[in-house]
Amino acid sequence: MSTPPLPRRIAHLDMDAFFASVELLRYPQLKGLPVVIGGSPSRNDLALRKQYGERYAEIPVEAFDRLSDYTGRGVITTATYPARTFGVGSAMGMMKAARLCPQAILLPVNFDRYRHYSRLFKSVITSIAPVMENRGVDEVYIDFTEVPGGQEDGGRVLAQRIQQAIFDATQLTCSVGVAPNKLLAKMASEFNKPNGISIVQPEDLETLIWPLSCRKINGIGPKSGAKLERLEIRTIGELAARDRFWLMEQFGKSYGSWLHEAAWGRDDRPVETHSEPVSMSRETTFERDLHAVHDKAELGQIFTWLCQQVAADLKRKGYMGRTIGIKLRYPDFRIATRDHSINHYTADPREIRHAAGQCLKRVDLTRPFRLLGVRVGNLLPNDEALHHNETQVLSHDDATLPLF
DNA sequence: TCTGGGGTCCTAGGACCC
DNA sequence: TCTGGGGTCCTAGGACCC
Repeated sequence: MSTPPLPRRIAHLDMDAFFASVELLRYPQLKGLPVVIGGSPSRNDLALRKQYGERYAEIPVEAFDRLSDYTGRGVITTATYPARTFGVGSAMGMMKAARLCPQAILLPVNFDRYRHYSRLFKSVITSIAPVMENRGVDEVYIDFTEVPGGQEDGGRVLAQRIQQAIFDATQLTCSVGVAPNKLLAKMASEFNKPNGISIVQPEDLETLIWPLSCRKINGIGPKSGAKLERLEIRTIGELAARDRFWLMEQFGKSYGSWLHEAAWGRDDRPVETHSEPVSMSRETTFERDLHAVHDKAELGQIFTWLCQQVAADLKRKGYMGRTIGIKLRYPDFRIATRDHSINHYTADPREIRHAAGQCLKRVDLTRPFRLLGVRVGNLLPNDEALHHNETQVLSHDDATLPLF
């Protein structure tokens, strides 16, 4: 005797203003104020660190940097809700944000701290609901289907339990959406921010989803959004009303039929608990545009450093790769990439630099550029990579360095 | 108002092999 | 001499996401 399968209940959990909230844990004096996170430590940050050490809560509000003090090319990664009321939001250039809210307090990013809290809240989740998919540092999908409480009140009971457990462990709040699939859960988690829960059932499609802008669908970005608008499709309901084959003509077979499925709230992607990295990269935007000839020495140092960083990342995480590539961004924001595959796996900084250097020779270096990046792709875990290297017959033209 | 850094996936043409 | 498809890998660019 088998019982009928339970209806799928998928949650999307999103930490509220994650980076900023983590900072407020140690700077409680900034609660309720407009605060933005972005950039690297300033001279003032370093001075405060020196003066106050670990006594973060004692730093007077007046001593922090203001957004109006910033002069670089950075963007905002997170803004507290008070800052958002000024129109400041993540991914906004800091110079623009400074005009909107010059008095906002500016804190540098602290990835190590965010990673620590990320691990913490995720381990709380998996101790309650084991089937969890990572979507970056501050959000996850969770399969509620088989978890006790996961079907109660559409998933609200379990969502509340998880929210409470995360708060008890971290003092951080999150927003949760529970729906029949990932696509709808992702939209649902936006409905009730911050510290909210929202439940979407299949029959809510027309009332809750169709009135929303197409841009609310995860996978419709600025380009597709603009194209849809040109076709006079603004809401998800308007998208759902269009013929699937017409959409396929406009957007291509694959993306067009996906658009149609998404508008109808259909998505059968599973919650994936494991994933292997495909590539690792390091890139940096210079303080000013640099030129290959005029700024040769500076660029050489940056280039070497990027290669060393990627190599260190690979080694730390236990991976090797066999496709090495570079990326340039020109002042007009156009991007050029070049890559080259070799016949063995490597995580060696000199070998990466050599191969990346060959790639650099194939790109336009007559114009200045603002960003340089180095990437290693086609990754394998160390043991598999080494096994491949031992069994692979070397062909003469692929090796970028003599082996001996 | 000029736009970070780290990723994934898709497309499309060409090489090359069967 | 001219003409096939299918499959896979490589490369460059682009859209999108957090």
